[in-house]
Amino acid sequence: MSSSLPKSSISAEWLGRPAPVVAPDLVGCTLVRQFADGSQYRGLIVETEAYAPDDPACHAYRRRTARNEVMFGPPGSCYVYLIYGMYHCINVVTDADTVPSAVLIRALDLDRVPLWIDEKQRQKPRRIAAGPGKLCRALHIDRTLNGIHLTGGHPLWLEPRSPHWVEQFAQGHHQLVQTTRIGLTQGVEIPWRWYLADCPAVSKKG
DNA sequence: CTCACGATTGGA
DNA sequence: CCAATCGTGAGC
Repeated sequence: MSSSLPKSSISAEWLGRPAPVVAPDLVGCTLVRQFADGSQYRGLIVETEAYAPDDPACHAYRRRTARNEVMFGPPGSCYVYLIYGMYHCINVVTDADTVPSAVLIRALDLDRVPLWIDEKQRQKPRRIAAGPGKLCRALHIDRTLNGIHLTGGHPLWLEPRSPHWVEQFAQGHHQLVQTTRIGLTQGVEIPWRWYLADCPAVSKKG
């Protein structure tokens, strides 16, 4: 008889590498959201983007400010910001403490449809978390979660690739594509976006 | 202190 | 193509 141990979170040490190194490794990992009633929603990370120091597209490129403060913190911290006055974006802080860098989670493949998702969006369940703004809306992620650690002990955390996923990946069932980042005006040519080819939950192709 | 704009999205 | 919607931060 086997008892199930609690699944381990991704460690701060693993995340303490440069963002462009962590970003592709985070694809295939899982973001877990837990609510006060104990319910959980799990999303397979299928698309990421890296932002690093000396990167003109990075929010911390110019200087340390109230908004980007968390990016200067320890790896594993959660950086959430508001974009266009109506959407939130979630980042995983990476690299050594004081080195401002992070990985933007751009799309998730959810294990189930959240209760509050409207009928319109239910018609395309794989698209519910296809995009950085959409996934935060789907999992009720906002700035109240800014600064928490994603390494365990909070209502939002990261879990490593499952042995099954790793095996499938090794057998070539998943193709990880590297391209340029989306929606930027600076650093447009830097190829720091990664996504799973042929995954319906990826925000955009190309 | 002001004000143009953004790591987006959905609809015209 | 364009509007929604507001916190941020660069510049005066």
